[in-house]
Amino acid sequence: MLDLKMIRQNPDRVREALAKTGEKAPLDQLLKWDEQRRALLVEVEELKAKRNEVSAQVAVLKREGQDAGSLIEEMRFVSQRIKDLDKKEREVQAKLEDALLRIPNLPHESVPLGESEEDNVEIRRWGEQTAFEFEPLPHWEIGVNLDIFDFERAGKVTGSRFLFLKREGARLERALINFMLDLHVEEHGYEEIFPPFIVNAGSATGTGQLPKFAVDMFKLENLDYYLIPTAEVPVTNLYRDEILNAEDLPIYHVAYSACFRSEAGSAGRDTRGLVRTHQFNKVELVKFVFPENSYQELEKLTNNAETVLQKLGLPYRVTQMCTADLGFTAAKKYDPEVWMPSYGRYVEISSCSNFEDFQARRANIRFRREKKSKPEFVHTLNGSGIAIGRCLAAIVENYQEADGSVLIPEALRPYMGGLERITKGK
RNA sequence: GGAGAGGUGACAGAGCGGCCGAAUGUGGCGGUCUCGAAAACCGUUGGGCGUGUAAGCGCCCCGUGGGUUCAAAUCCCACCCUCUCCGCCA
Repeated sequence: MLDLKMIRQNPDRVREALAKTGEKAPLDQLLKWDEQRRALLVEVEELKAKRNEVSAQVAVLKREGQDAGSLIEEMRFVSQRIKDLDKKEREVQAKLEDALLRIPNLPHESVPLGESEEDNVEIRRWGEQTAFEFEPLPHWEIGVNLDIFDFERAGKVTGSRFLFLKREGARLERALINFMLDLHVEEHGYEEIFPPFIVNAGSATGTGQLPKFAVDMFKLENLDYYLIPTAEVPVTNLYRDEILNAEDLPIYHVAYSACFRSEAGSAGRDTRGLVRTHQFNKVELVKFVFPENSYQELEKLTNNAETVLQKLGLPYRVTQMCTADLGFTAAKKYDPEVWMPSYGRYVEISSCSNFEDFQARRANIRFRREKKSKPEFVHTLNGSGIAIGRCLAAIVENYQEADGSVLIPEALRPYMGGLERITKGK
């Protein structure tokens, strides 16, 4: 959420910045409501001041046993007027609030201008695109051949875009989760969190899923609860409506969670394999930092995600999102993309964003610099560190051998009981 | 799911429908004392919104949302959450 006062004072600057994102927002309407609301406030508050004053007089008169009938009579009228104005103010306030919650974040000045994802900028590459001396197979074929993925039965048991992992596949998934958690905790200084996988509407609003993107989430029937699309939601909302101490900052959290996405609107895309599923696992990095450090923290966060890929020996590149591809909440975003042989291109496997105070304002997460200073909003960041499902797919594809077996990256072997290779079982 | 108790400021804990944004204690901050510290003593100590160049002024906030009343932390209604007991249960 943007700062309403800031919008009020720099409407043109906001308009200009929003134009770069390609998003259109009803700024004029919003400013009109804002003005309306403030006019109502001035009027109603004056009346309330009057009421408070007279009520005090009534109290004095009654205490002294005198008659206050005429004052009470007069106030009866004023009170009704206050009630009407209050109601009107609440209505305008609600519209204002809703409009404000639907305006996207503004891009940071360092974000390249662009009109679509075509204009994203490659920042760096690591590793060589894997070369094969045989015809490589896509992961869904390798996995089915090895009997470590089962899509068909998942279709029966649940539906499309779900899968069973079996045997070494299941264990590899688990190994990846543990490997990543250990790495970020032990080497990157994150504190581990195991969050709820279901959140309420307040939390979903805090991180920006609601009100605009409700259809992307699974909602529990008859409840104001949602399956989380990412651990970002519960972990960021950990400190909702809190004022943190300066000495507690920066806070780094790492959390494993399952993620659930309706994938509304992506019918027909990535229908095979485990690139796009309704449920996947992810290890997520979340930071709460001083505003003045957030861009430096974003670089570190991105590097932390990249380290995972490096340790797994997976070729990747990092792209920076242009103004048109930042999404709703980010001010700046890098996407590490892994080399996926079956796609013949790099595929997004992480997404590292600085939200500045956009989420903090929604979720009301603040901090105090000094014991006596005014609370300020923290800056929040997060990034996948990294998506497990896509990572498993990338490993299977990049580490496949001519005989159909899959080599296990060395970093994972301790988590696989020393196993070096997945071969077809009995 | 059934029965009961309760939600007040950083924490503990008072609070008759009017003088309560809220006693008191602890903690925090500032100071006196001290070579320094502790103790003691004195002072101070929430958030939001609006208005104003500013100092300031005003409004709102006692789980949340409504209602009654000239006036509500105090009365009424609904919801949420916590705790205890019973039942069920990984």
